Amino acid sequence: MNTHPRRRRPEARPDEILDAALSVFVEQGFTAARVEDIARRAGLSKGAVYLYFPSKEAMLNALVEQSAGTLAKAAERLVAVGAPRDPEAALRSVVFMLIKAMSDPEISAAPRLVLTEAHRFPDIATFYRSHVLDTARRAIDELVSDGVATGTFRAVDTDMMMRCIGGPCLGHMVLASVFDFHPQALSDPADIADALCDILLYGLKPREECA
Amino acid sequence: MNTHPRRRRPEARPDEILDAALSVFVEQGFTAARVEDIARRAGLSKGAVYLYFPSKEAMLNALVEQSAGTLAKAAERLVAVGAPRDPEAALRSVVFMLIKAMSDPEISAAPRLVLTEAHRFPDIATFYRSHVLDTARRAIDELVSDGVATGTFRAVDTDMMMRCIGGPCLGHMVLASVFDFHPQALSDPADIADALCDILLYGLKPREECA
DNA sequence: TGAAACTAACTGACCGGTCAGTTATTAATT
DNA sequence: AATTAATAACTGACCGGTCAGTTAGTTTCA
Repeated sequence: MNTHPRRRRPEARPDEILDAALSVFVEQGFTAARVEDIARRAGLSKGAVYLYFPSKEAMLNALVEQSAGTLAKAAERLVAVGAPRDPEAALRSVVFMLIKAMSDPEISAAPRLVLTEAHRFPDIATFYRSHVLDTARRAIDELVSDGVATGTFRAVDTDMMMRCIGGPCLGHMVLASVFDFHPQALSDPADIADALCDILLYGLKPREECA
Repeated sequence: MNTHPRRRRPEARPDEILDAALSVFVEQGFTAARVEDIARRAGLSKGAVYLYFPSKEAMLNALVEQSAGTLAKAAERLVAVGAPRDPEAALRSVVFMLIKAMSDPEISAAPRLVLTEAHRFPDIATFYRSHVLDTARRAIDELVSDGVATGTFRAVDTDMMMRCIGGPCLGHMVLASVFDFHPQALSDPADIADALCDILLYGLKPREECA
């Protein structure tokens, strides 16, 4: 996939291979994915990928380690920056960021891969739990406690919050990428995020009796 | 796996094989699952399972068709029975039912399998969309409109509701069965469902300014 | 020229699916 | 009731294709 296919670029190879591996893994699943296909998509022969990775599984691990945590860390940063002053805005920015990420097949590819394969690879599950889930949990913890401190939120359980924020985003990803379900009205991530935060913040109950 | 192993029970075989297939598929993933393992777990030889199913993929399809829709139909029934009188109670019963189901590895096995494999088998995705998602969507549609009619809920978008109710349940399932994440405090499905409904109904905002 | 990068041909294990043959059960016959 | 015939259920060895990983040889470039 280069203008000069025979040109040597060993420094760039590992990432090129991982890019190709991610897309093939996501399309076929790890077991059904063929190393030959990964190689061809990266513009190499099969043998060449074994110059950079000792095994197919090593690619999977490298892939997960490389991509894991970027979303959670982004959320953590958004919270750290915004929550102390304006927890509601911080919540909205986090949800928007997540929904946007889950709407983008390229960005959600790695999380999707983890979702489908982690169960069979305990190392990946453990890695994800300590690098992603823990980070997310900390971010939510801070978000909630800042919100409670400023009187923006009432006190709610952190693990419950994780399910309430992460769940709908996960659901959105699954609906979109597994079932190809894209409701006509809500195609703009910003609208989805807004509607989601609206329910999250104000609940389903009517608020007419309030000011 | 019977007291009298050599006893003929052909009527029961297909279900026995499907039970075994489900557990092996969930453990290994469809591609990595070996028909030999399914057969042994069902107490047969590999050849025998081909007397009942023409292929490995046929087992997967039968499995999905057999199990799909039971949860969604249960939710639909709960709504139909409860929502016209007491939409809030109906919501709570649906959420409780779902959380309980997702907490039970045996019940959530089939949905988990669909979650991980549907992407590679378009027929399964289509089947699930028309038999499960549509049913769920109808149920939520009725729940919301009943709630709005009785003044229990404010008007919210159906697809958004689907993500708000289904998302956290899906998230709960993923946390539990993919990442083996079981927070100490919230181990009782009833508590989780209650806390979830609490946020769903009343939102994160404090309600002190109200009666 | 020599080393690094790469290719293509190859190997061997694995597994879905088949099938000739075996065993359990039932039916027919005496 | 005992013997035989017929059939349904099942087994396990086998075949053919696939694919992760290897290697011998080729190309690229300093």
